Amino acid sequence: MTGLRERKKQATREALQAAALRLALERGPGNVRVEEIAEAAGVSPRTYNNYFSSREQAIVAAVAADRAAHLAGAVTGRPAGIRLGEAVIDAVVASYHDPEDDEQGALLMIATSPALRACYVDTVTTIEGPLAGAVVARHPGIDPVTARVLAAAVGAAARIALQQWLHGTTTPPSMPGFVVPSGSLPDLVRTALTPLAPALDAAAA
Amino acid sequence: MTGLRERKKQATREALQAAALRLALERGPGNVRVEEIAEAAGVSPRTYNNYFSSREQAIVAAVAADRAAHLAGAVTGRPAGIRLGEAVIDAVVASYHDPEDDEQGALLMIATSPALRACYVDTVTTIEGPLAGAVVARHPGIDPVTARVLAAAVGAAARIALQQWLHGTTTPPSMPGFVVPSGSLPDLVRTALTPLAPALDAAAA
DNA sequence: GCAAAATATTGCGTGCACGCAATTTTGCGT
DNA sequence: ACGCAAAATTGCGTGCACGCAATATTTTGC
Repeated sequence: MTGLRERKKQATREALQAAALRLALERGPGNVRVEEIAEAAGVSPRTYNNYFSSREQAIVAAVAADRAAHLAGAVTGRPAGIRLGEAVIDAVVASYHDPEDDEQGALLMIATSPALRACYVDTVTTIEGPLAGAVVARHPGIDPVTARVLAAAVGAAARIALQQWLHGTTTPPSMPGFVVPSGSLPDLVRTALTPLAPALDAAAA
Repeated sequence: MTGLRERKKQATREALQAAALRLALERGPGNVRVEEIAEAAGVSPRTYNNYFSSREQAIVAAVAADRAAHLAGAVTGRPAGIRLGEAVIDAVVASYHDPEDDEQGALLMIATSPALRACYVDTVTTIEGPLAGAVVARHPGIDPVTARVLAAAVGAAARIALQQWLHGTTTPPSMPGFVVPSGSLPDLVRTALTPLAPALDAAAA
């Protein structure tokens, strides 16, 4: 039974997320004060921090939750015959390849603003849970902690790909003279995830 | 050529780290104001934030840097014959098993305080660089981005192990009734890293 | 229905992070 | 030794995160 209490909480949470995202998109992420987000959602500024622990978190939360559900569905939706590594990698790459409606603009803004990027990297942890769940759904015999580890590794690899994409040219420490022109983000994601395929396939046995 | 300028900067940085760690250990991490750390290091509070972007960062930085160097050395120091997965996993497990002087107390404090834990997780990224360097040192033929991805995956797995250790009992979402008594941290780290061994070994070929 | 327990919201005070501009310190050429 | 340019330090103002206690609201037991 979903009481009125929980529904109201969810409603204000979504109102805050929506207001934060809208204001950030139309004014730029640096020109939005929490006071304004709270006012747009009809709550006090203090209440905002009962739901989100930073100014950026509300902006990022909506996108992250959306992507988590989408990714988990994509993993479970792959044909059962293919290998786990292929299924996971294809799902993640597809999630970065999809236009996915308006989400495109939001992702660009997040990638552009350093503060939003940092916050997004933190909240990528949220995706690990659903992803691990999808993995065990495909292979019930797998150990839950193994699934969590693999999900975390996938998230970390995606972060590296994002760094590569933003950096443009990669100059690894003590590896001078290496300049790699950054391609499209989905390609970078696939390249970054490929080294993890053996671990994913091995865990599925 | 190391000018006086850079040496002085490094000196104040280390002074801030040392002061922060000492004060946190003797008073508890919550009872230290940045004003006191700055005063102990002989700089203004504003200057503190020119070196560290949060109150906890100075406390964690010393430990993290120490561990980064130690871990990289441990990886390169393993005998050349054994597999990459074994070398990396043993090195990481050993780094968590070593008493390592006074570092023990600092690690316990970091694990206990939620704020310090979060900051530590953020700075684990620092270790990825040296670890990736050590990996390419062992296997020069490996792709630098692959090395970075593997290092990031190792860091993520270590984070999962730390979560398991702190949680005590693991109750994965939608997996009710599962209670796993948490063993020693090194054992948990080894368990968490083991699923990544195939990826490490495959990359070395 | 109603009182009481449980929970959410709000205001307030404190400490923190950081942009900006002024000031001091350092490095280098002459 | 001197002076100038580059860079580090500092003070200040603003917005933010959060503990705490008071208040308002929903749920529960009767």
